[in-house]
Amino acid sequence: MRDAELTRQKILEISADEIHKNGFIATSLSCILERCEVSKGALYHHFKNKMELGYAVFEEIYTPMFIELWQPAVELDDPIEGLCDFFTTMYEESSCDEIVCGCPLNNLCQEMSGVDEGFRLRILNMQQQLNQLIAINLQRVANQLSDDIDFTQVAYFIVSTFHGASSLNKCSKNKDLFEKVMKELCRYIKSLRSN
Amino acid sequence: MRDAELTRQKILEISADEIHKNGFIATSLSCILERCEVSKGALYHHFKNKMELGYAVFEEIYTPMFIELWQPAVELDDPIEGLCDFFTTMYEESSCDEIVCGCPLNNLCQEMSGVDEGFRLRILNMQQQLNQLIAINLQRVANQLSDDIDFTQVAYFIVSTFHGASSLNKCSKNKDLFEKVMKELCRYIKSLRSN
DNA sequence: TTTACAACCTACCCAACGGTCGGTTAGAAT
DNA sequence: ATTCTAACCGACCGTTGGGTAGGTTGTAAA
Repeated sequence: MRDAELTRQKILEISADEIHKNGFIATSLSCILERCEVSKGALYHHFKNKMELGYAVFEEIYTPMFIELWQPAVELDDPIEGLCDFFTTMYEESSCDEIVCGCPLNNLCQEMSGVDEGFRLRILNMQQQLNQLIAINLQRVANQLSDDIDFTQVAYFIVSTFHGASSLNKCSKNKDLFEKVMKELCRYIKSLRSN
Repeated sequence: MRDAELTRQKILEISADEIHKNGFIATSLSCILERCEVSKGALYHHFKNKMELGYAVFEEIYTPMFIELWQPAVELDDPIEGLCDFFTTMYEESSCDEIVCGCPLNNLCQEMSGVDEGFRLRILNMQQQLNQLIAINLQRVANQLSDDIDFTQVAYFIVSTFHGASSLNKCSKNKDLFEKVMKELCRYIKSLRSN
């Protein structure tokens, strides 16, 4: 057989890229087809429709990408330093174009939550996973932190700020404002320490 | 004459509402026309095209709405308290539907910044106005705050968090997570005080 | 009363979209 | 060698979008 799995994977990866750049709705199948050098028939052989393609991209590309991105930062011995380094690296080493595209999770959350329930639930699930990841690892070092910390609350706060910053960056189109917010976020995170 | 200004205003207001609910691109003119009980000819008499209608909505509806929303909170004698009350009121008194629609500025920032330069610049301008509004009023009470505060940085941080929270709220579809983030935001804002 | 023009209406246009369907082809199984 | 089916092709469809053009109507001014 012609390698079906490879075709499927190619479609997924290019779709992920296009969706990241243009959003889900604005991404046209014909554009994906062109980049993949694959016919519409092939695409519809592998995916029931555009929505199912979107779900597959979310589950098979974005979700693991996300875990891989955040987990190492937060599972270090010192998650406080880990997160700060993570955010600092983000604005220091990411290209402007990358940052301008924003965080795929935040993008889809913004675009699709109100439109499609399937997307909404998948996104919510990812948000909660991410939140747990952060909350649990902060709790792990609770003895170093102030007493009155609500870990879940703090975790949502951190992610919200990060997403807000990535949104802000879209209209500023340069890293300066993003950097400012990330710096203040680090200041905040470090202030969680008790001393 | 049939009241042209009234027609124009009606189109603007209903468009603002639709754009708030569906985003700019997903908002169809035919839907606006139906709700306005106005013909396509009338709309195109008042606005050159969809984009110009969008700009007009942003400038004539969203911008003043925004200023009116934030200014009172921040121009109180105590802007720290003002902001906290503002955020608290937001999750206590807004209906769930309202919150789910998100902040129009953040929505458009997310959706249109990468697509249309005209929108991007208008949004950026509004972001900067909002930032100045907050930064200046924090600076006004600088003597009550810690010494090492970068007011612009803090202002962007606050707005980013707020926008991130309103985004988070879209996929959660209930106020709980939004409330968490707002509470932590208040905690943060109050921590800017020197003692 | 006539004129003139802003205000408005309606039928139409074209492009792009997601999706379908009948057909073809590669290649594993028998 | 034959058969069978997953994999793939591409022309076509209906719908909807923004936008246009040519005609009609209301009303203030002359």
